[in-house]
Amino acid sequence: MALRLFESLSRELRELKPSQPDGVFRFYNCGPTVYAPAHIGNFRTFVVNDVIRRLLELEYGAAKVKHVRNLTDVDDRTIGQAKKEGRPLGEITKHWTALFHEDCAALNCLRPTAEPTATGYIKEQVNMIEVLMEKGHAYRAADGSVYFKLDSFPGYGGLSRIKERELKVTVFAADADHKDSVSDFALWKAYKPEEDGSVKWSGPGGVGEGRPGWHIECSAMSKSILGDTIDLHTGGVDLLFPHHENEIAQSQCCNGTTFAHHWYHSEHLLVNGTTMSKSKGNYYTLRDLLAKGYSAMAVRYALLSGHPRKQLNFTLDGMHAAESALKTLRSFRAALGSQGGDATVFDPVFAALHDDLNTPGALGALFTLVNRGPAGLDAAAFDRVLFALGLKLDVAEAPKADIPAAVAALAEKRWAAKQAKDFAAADALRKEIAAAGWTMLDRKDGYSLEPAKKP
RNA sequence: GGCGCGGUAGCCAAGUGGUAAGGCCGAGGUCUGCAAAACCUCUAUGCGCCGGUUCAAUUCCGGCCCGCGCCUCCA
Repeated sequence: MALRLFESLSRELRELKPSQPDGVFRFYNCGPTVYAPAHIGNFRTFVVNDVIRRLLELEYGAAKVKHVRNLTDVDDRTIGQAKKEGRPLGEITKHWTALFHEDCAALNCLRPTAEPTATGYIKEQVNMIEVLMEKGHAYRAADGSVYFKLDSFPGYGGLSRIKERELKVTVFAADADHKDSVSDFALWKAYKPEEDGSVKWSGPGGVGEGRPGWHIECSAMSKSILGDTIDLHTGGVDLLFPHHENEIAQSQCCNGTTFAHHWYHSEHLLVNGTTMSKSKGNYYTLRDLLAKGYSAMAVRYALLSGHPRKQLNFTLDGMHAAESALKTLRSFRAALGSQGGDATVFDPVFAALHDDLNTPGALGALFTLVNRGPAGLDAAAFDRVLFALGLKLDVAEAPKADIPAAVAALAEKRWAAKQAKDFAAADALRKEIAAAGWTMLDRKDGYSLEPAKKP
């Protein structure tokens, strides 16, 4: 079943398939900048990309999918954060990288097959800049920075249709500094001691010390690991311009060939009807939601509950809905056991996923099956669906917080009262436990305590 | 100003030229000392508004209203 995905350059649905004879699918996904916690808006993109990865693996086999997701560990923001905290850059980026990995694992995202860092590929970036300079696509400015010469690439703007736009020139006219043209973007930023501290590398030939500009890293890492031409390049819509536009310019001018056959962009996650972003400070992190008693799997589910190419407004109601839906899937999966059966009934679920990654449609199709009951359904096929969506049902629903001794004591008393059939006392104790923020769940042979959901 | 996306039940959200998937919430029921869980049943004559095309439009076309994003920090 072919996987069709919207393609941002041609603006049409196109089939995803390896373009090279080795049958390897080359997939580059722009990763996070590690200077602060990634918020769930960031994770929407990574979760969506994880589903793409999973579908590709099901289609071509895990060994045939090369999935690269970079870490931006040197740029204005990472350097700024290091300076603000008075700590070495590497310490900051290491810290946030570790937390990013934790969150990815909690959200059940497969590890990329390679996860290069910008600082690990300085030489490759410098090499590309040198080639661009030799070919006349880049120039050294008076201050020692190197800029890409936009005029030299006639194809510029194809992705973002920048040429069709009337630019608000006033915004960046002041930023012209040393550039030939205001639209030229930096490939190499000259070292500025007061801003960069100890962060510097030796630059391209004939250029002084400094650090790479933001855009060149992805071009260089993609080229080094996947080659000059890749099959799929993805990221959030906000990267479409200028980041991806610039990547195309750099890579194609340097390599003289098509950079990516397929571009795909996932839409923003909104909160209260507006974009979730670090600069606005209006974001949730995974940690925030775990602290409220929600499970990471429910976060993943919530992120998949809207079409990836449509803005999705994130709400706690949505989290609640996700948690409940997962509960249904969990108990359904348990009812399935290891029975064999009809696997083809799940075709509509995959059909939805293969049709431009329609995750809400797939979830709808899944529940349509669930509502018919487990009779005759193939458990392994059900698990394949869950694998594709990356939903793990066997994980603990919520982190088991430590139960305060006082609450535990109340629970013991209530259980005793119940055994003694003193139901009035038992009910009163249930209320006390609830007031303490806990919910007591009775079973035939005992009970358990769970933290009550916080609003 | 330019470019783009969207407006479907209380909330979220698919979808189709032929009469509205699914999730949540809610209601009723089975079960249960209570609560929870589990399971069953019900819940949009309607798809922003106004026109047009059509045998038939939520689905196509035009206009309008509203919301959001992007236009060099951004997943």
